[in-house]
Amino acid sequence: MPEPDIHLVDDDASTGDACRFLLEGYGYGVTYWSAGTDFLAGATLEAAGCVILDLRMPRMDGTAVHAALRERRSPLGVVILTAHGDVPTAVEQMKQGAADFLQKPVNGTRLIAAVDTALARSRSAWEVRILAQRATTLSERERHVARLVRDGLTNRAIAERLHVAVRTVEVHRAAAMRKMGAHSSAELAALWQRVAD
Amino acid sequence: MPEPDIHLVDDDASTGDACRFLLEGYGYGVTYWSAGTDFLAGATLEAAGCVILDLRMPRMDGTAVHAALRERRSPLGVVILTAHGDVPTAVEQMKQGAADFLQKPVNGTRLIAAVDTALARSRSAWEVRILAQRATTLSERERHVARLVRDGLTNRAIAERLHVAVRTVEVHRAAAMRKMGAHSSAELAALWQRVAD
DNA sequence: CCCGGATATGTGGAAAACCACAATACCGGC
DNA sequence: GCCGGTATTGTGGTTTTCCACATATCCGGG
Repeated sequence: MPEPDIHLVDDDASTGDACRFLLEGYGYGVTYWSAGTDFLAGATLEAAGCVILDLRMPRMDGTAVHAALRERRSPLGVVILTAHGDVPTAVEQMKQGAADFLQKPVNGTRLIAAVDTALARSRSAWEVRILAQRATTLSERERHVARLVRDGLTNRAIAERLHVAVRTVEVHRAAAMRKMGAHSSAELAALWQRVAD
Repeated sequence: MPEPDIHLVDDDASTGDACRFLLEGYGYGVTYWSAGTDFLAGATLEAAGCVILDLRMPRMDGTAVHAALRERRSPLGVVILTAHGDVPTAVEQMKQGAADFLQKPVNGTRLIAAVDTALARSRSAWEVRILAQRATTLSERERHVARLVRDGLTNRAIAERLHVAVRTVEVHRAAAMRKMGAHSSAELAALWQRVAD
């Protein structure tokens, strides 16, 4: 993986350096961005990883960057840093999926724990994102069959429900498996469960 | 379902009444408890539903009640109310799974939205809890086979990996299906994916 | 000792999954 | 018109799933 594990977005370079020093001491690779716009324009948002966002930044604040990541369905895990946080903002960011919301001065142990949580979540989100993308390649019919396979119905039962021949169900099922990268119905069921229609 | 949808735990009866009035206006059944200890001792914690907890209470505060619910793996969704909240507490409660953390005086629309979110999550958590309980009835061997089924391996491949006969794998798989309430391998795979080893 | 649960295995057979090869029809894009 | 995708269906055959019936061993609890 050529991308670094951690992105650090903070207009204050001294805070940025302190955090980078701490994280690099733990073996993480860190890329520093002084503005959210630069980060969004320059980073690979489709990769798994973690981004530490400072809440208050001049041109684009941390909540706006976080919102942009969500809009683009980026799997990057988010940790918010702030010198002056208020409860509604903290709660909202957590509800939007931030792994943590830390106040400055930052406690090193907490920051590392938050980053680890964000990275773990990001790995899982990355996998689910891949699966979700594959799911978009399925036709409506194939999706319906995949759903019923997930629910444990036999081809015959599915055929009766959809008023088609068993062979037709087999064809749709095979196509769904191929597109999702599954090698058996059981695997398709598990993958579909993961995507969660 | 004999249990009410919503539990309201607040030592201040006037706030309690206001919230109850609002919620009952939306058709929710509400049970009021003036203390966390009463709620924990008297409510059915294994049911799906929502509990609105006031943060500051004399004998047992809202965070302690929430912690008790988590320790007992209750599927009840949690909404925290507080007159004086601080950022670290808010963030911690959200990390512990609270659906929302609202400051008093409570905005009715927000409260209803929070309750709806908590209820939806609770339903799903209830289902997963049932599955997790069933999973505890599986032997180690059965669990291992279920995991490999979830990964899409054939009985033959599993047998080779475990150095046993195919027939043995079938027996374990059948037992796992029976205990999990699945009627096919595909269904077992999906259910196991949901429990997530 | 008996019983239940866990683990292991064999035999024989039905049901289900999986699919190559083949065909038809419709739609949209080049 | 040709091509690719979607939807539908048939034939014939192999592989896999599922399981009744049966057997054996070990362990713990009543």
